[in-house]
Amino acid sequence: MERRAREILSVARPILLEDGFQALSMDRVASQMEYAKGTIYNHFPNKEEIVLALAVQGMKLRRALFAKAVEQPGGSRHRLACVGAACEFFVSNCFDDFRIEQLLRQVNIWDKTSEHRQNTIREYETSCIGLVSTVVQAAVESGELQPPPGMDPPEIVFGFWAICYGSQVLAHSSPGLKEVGIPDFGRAMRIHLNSLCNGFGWQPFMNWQQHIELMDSVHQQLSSDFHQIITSQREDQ
Amino acid sequence: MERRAREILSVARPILLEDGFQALSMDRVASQMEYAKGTIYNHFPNKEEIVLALAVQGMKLRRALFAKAVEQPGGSRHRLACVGAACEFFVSNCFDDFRIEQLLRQVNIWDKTSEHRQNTIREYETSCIGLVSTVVQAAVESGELQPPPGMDPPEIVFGFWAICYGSQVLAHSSPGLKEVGIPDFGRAMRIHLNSLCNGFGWQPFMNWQQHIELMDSVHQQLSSDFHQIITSQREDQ
DNA sequence: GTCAAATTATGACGCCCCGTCAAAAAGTGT
DNA sequence: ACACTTTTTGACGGGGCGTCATAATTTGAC
Repeated sequence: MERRAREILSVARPILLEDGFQALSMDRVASQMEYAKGTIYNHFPNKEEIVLALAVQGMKLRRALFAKAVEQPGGSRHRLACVGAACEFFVSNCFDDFRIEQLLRQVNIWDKTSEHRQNTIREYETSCIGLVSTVVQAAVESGELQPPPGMDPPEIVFGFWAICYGSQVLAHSSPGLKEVGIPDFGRAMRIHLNSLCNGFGWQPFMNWQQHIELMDSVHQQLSSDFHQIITSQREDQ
Repeated sequence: MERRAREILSVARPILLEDGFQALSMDRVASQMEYAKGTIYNHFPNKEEIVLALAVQGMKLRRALFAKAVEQPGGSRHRLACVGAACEFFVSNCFDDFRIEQLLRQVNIWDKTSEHRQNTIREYETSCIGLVSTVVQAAVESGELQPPPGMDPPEIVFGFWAICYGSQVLAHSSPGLKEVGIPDFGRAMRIHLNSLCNGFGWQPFMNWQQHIELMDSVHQQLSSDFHQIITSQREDQ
């Protein structure tokens, strides 16, 4: 990506994250740079395309975290826990990128943006699902998991994806979660992910306490790797 | 609600659903009625408030469906299946309202709207969680479910909520789901919900086939009740 | 039926945003 | 120094937001 485009993105990102999609306007981006509005339009045909470009950066980072998680040694369930840790880490440490990902599922970004960048996003998403699917696949091959007949690894992944995504979105968009009796959604999410594994008979069986201990240890193990990935990605673009 | 406000909402609803939040403008609503823009502003201070008012209608409907589901006789797991059926029914038959609910978690509706209507929304949400929690509570009291220590019914509900919400949002916002190996997300969602129950040891244990049969029969049983609720609610407002 | 007071409706206005495009500026090669 | 190409500029038309002085309508007292 050209230097100019990167400059534009670095100006647009804080606007988007501090004041939301509505507040991101070409005029505002232009006025915060040494360029006029027309110049911005030479690089991005509309603000949706800027958002998409920012999302590409975020999803690249997410995939790198997933790749690191998946390549960990150990049993399939341990490796799945590593992916879970990557998800939690991404939301905690790259909350910006998480929110931009969410934007993609909300606003009508897709109508106005280039097919090329859309495909890039789709490829990252497919790639992430694929990475997690390899863990499920390994579990099936090693006999640790016997999925329901006719249920392929990606469909298993879908469940974990839904719990992670659903939990995090609900938690960050329902202010009164504590008041309705859900004081610690992160703990609840971990327990549900573990219960779903148990429900599929994924070996070795773990009770909620073992799983939470596993998650904590996995977090510690991967923390420095993850942080390194973040910094190296930030340098790239 | 006054007659005028209802008129405005009935004009705004199709605009919102056909052309999205961006396209909903006070000018456009006004031009489609026999009133001027200023009159619209006498009833709703901004378009966000209109969206919130539409969401109230939808959530009222959702809660009515949940109430009907929860009051069904039978074991706790059967009753939970009824709630699941209500969720599926809501998305299928009130897709409009489902999409408006989603808007609430996306756009910055909350900054610009009245606290009163916000509270109404929150109350409906709390009420829905509460209804489902009663089923979980009944399961605990009857001994069909032994939740992890320190995990209250709402936290259990949170997992099912996350799967339902997450699955449906992901499915409706990731066009290429089939291409990545998830041909029938509805079936996958049911299987995951069932596996989560099994993972908590919720009795009676069901395999995926028993659960899907249960869901189908529950749908048939409740279909006419649900349709009746829809029509009676539509008359109200 | 009349009229003044209260309520409600109107739409022009100022401000901001989008995306365009002709004109200006800067850069390039000879 | 000059012609040609590339890049930048910002004014412009179209449109949305929210306001508010003015106009129309309703109300109710006599």
